[in-house]
Amino acid sequence: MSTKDRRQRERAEREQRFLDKAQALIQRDGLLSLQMSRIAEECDYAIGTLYHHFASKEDLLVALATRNSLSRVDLFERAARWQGPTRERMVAIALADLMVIRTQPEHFRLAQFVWTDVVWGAASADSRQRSLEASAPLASLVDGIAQAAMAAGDLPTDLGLSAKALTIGPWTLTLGMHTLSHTDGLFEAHALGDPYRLLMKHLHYLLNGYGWRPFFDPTDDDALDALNARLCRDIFGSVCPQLESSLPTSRIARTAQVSAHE
Amino acid sequence: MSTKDRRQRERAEREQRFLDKAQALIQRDGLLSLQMSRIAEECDYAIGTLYHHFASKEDLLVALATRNSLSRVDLFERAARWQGPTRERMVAIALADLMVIRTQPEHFRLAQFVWTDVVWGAASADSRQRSLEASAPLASLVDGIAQAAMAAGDLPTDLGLSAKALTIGPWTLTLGMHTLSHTDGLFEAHALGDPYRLLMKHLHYLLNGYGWRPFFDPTDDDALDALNARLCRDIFGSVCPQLESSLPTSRIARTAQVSAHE
DNA sequence: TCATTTTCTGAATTAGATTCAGAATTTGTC
DNA sequence: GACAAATTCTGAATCTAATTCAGAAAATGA
Repeated sequence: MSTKDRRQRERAEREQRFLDKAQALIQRDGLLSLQMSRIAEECDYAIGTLYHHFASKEDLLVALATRNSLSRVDLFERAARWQGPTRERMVAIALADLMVIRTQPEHFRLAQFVWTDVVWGAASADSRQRSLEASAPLASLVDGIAQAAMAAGDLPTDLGLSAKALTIGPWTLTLGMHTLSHTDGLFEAHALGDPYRLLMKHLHYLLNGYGWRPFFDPTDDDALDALNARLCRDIFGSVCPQLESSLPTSRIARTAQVSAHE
Repeated sequence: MSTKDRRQRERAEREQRFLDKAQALIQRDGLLSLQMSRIAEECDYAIGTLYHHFASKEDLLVALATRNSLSRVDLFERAARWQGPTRERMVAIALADLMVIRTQPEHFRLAQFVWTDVVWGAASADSRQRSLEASAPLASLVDGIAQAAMAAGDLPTDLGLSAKALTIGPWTLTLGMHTLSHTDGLFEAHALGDPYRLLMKHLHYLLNGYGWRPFFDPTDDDALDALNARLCRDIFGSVCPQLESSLPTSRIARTAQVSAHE
């Protein structure tokens, strides 16, 4: 059966190459202009071959988003396994998320698009299933932190929320902030400063609300920066993603600039 | 100039009719299968005429989402103007949002889709601008509640957050929960119960975290239900949207059932 | 070597958004 | 009311891209 194995492996490798190329094309030209034919062409395969791997464009996008979310497992694991206060581990998860967003904003844009009724509903049940399953490891890492916190007495156990239900809070907060901050123009229009500095503050207030010890006072910007910097250094061995007080040039604005140069 | 006025009015009316029809078609067949030609046809106009109103399909969708958000102003105003504790007014805003979602889930699906990079980026700068401006009245109603709370001493003024920055918190929490709950399969897969009951709990923990008085203990489900019921009755004169503990059949599951019957 | 099965191919089909040259209507002027 | 200019409407034609599928090519196996 080794021949069969080899073919299977080659097929899987090709699938990854398709996804790699799709990723690259999205990065280069944006999600909007992604074409199935282009992906196939640039991989030197016929379109039909691409369609043997992905039943539709939506399926390909879901598969790509799924793979992207897996790429986060490593960072999340470091945060979850770190031997520090449970609350700081939870904050580190948010920081990990933030690092990914800062380095690869397309990941979020794609995820957002994929979770849309239109795309999610058009994808095959299989892809959807696989995608949901892929989120399980990430979710259980985060849930584990909440469980540890409850076990350690850092977090009340009588909140009326299971560990899983509790982590939905930070998750939705983060997700919502990503969404708002990627809606070009909104933060600029309201002069709200860096969305992710804001996110970290709200996250601390939320954790305080749960009674997750030790309490942290997010009033002090410098203390917040110091905490983030320490966690990034100790856990990820990297510099903290900058939380500017002024928002960097938005993507659409940048795109417009690029177009203007052409 | 009355002739010119009349034409202007007629044009505006026609635009509304186009949007009405688009809305109806989305409601009936889903966003996925919305066709420009169908909208025009069902309004007894040529496609070209439709394109005199909306430069592209994306533009039409943004316009529709914008109009939808305006339809919420009435409910938000009732919540904001209600003469009750500031904290309850803020909770009522979330309930208003929830009522809209429960009665017209398509509104959220559309908004989610529109805020997507792909659609938002493809819409004209004009539409985007108009859409952002439309959110201003809603935002300032909510901000007003936070300001009132600070003025009344219900909410600390030294949180390091302006009223506007503070309301972003509940907003993102709500938005994120909507997104998660509309990603079919997720809540079912994790057995988390009703997403909106969960939302209300997390919202209370967040408000507690800000120190927004009077504190509320979301542990007690019955108390939570009672609060919601009272607010809905007193402010909106309506029954509270049910917060089931078990999730109602998801949309995709329902769609599948419908298909199965055909 | 040859029949069978599996995989690959890309021209052809299809779906739908968008355009635009002309038709129809309105406005303004005498 | 008649006519020319300006405005608005029309929908067949165009265009873009996703998707299909009949046949070509390659792999398998006897």
